[in-house]
Amino acid sequence: MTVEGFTALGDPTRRAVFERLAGGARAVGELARELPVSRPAVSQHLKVLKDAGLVIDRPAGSRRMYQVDPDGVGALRAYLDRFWNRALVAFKAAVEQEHEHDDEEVS
Amino acid sequence: MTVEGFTALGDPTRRAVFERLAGGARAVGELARELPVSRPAVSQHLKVLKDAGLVIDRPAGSRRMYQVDPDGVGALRAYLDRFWNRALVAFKAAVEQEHEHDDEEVS
DNA sequence: CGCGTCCGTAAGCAGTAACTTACGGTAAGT
DNA sequence: ACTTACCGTAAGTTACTGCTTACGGACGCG
Repeated sequence: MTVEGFTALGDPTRRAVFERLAGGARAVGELARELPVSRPAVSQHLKVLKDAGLVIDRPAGSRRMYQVDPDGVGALRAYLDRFWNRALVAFKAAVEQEHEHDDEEVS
Repeated sequence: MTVEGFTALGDPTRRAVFERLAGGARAVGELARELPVSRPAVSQHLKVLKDAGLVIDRPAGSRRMYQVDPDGVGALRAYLDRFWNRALVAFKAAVEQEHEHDDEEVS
């Protein structure tokens, strides 16, 4: 659920859509006009982003507004945080392991 | 450069490789044995992860060790942080905007 | 009610990305 | 030196994915 967000943000066009949503809520056609793809394409991308839990949509009259879901982004952030910490520990361990041989020059 | 990491982590198999690297340095064949794909496939995935700056490789005798690069993960983390903050601001603004109408029921 | 706008979905197509097998090259062990 | 283990790359196939055009439904306005 949470990790599928990476699959969603994997596509460049989808990231472009997502980034324009960071400023606030936008309509579908509004986004499509600023992008080099058709409106249906944007609609499909938004569906993927929605299924990944990264955006929320809400009807606004005849249009439909999309905005970033902070919770979804937070989930990805948490995922990376775990890896970042674990990687740091393993990294330091590897460095110290290497320094048991003494002769090393680091900045 | 930094954002291409999402494209790299977009593939499920590549995430599986990446996650096994979180615990520490591993060899290519070692990873391949734990995964449902061939060794060359793992090798190709590692190349993508390396180009994205997410892993570092180092020769160890006849083998080649790969490990997570904390800097690469940190870059993705920073990217998400920016969006998380911006999204939060926009989100709160949208909520307050909606509360100017008064008659709303929230938990 | 008719018309224009806004949107989602279906269908079809073309590009690409992930995987396999096959090969060559390096390092260690006997 | 021969053999074995480990790895990267090339070539080819298959499956997926991102895009477009076409269609149909919901909403608002005259």
